[in-house]
Amino acid sequence: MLKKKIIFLVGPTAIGKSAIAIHLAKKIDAEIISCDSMQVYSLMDIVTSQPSSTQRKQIKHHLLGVVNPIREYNVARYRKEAIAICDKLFLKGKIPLFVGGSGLYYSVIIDGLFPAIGEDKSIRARLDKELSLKGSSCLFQRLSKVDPLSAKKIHPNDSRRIIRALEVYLKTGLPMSSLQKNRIGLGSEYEIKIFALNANRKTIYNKIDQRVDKMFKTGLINEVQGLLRLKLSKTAFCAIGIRELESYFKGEYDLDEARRLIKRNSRHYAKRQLTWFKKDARIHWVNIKDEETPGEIAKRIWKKLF
RNA sequence: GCCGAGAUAGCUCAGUGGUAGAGCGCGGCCCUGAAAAGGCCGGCGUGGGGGGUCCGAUUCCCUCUCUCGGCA
Repeated sequence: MLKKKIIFLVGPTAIGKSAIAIHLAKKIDAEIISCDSMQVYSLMDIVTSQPSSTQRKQIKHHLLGVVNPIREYNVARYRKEAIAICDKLFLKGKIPLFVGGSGLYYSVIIDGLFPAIGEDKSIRARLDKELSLKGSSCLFQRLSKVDPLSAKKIHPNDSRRIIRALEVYLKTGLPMSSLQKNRIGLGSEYEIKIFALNANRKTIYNKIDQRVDKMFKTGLINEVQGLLRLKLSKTAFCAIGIRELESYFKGEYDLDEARRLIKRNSRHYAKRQLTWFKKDARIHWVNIKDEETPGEIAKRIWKKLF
């Protein structure tokens, strides 16, 4: 029996995924499921560069602007919601086209998430306190005793991951490393095609600069000012642009500096995204040329689909 | 034109008679419930050009070029 197809279009920030995705979706009768940890939030259209309303009218988009930014969001929720949408699309006879740049999010769809517990606020608060009192090496030693395999993988300075691994152990009594072996994703059930866009580093960085300038022109400052009046969740607050403008509002530096930092942090982000994608051997790379239009690129991808 | 200061990494600069560092930038990497987050690694260099002293010069001397101050 022929497996059903799921398509992923990933790539670094600002490279032009959204426009290409719409051309592609039209050709194959797909609907788009956003694969972006920040575009799920509402009220953050400009700072997260969500597809425009005209774009969204052309093709149905899912998981865009659906979470209030005062709420936390995470991979587990994303996985659950995205898979539910996927199932619905298959019933309608549509192809799911995942589009976005969050490496962990797409991998969790394809490869699955190990069955574990979510965040436990009280355990974390306790571990956080221990971290600030005794430092990460103390936590790391504890982890080495209860879960040596995880300790081997996690760097002693990476307190975030040490805490998570300890949290899993304290809550389940099992080392996280053994739970992680249990992972089932959609990859076994469906035919998965992953396309990653890439271009010269310089081209990507130019696109980032242009996008950031455009964000400022279209009302970034007002949007972020409004967001800062809310009590943003720790996850929503992480969107590039918020921290940088908050410091500007506090008078720590001028607007040019804020703009420079937003550009720089976006460059670093794009680099990390590419590192993530590069190690995924399943990816079909699509190197885009400077003069190519979104329609032409979509056509190239389409040809590789069958 | 004269006087002074300087010319070292992509940028701003430190330092030394035994071929060089720091911050930022940049490059590479890791990643399972915060992932646009978090963490790790890497100096990426004809030391302005040319001569001299010295076993040895980026460092000392001479000269040229350029830059920045000050005086005209």
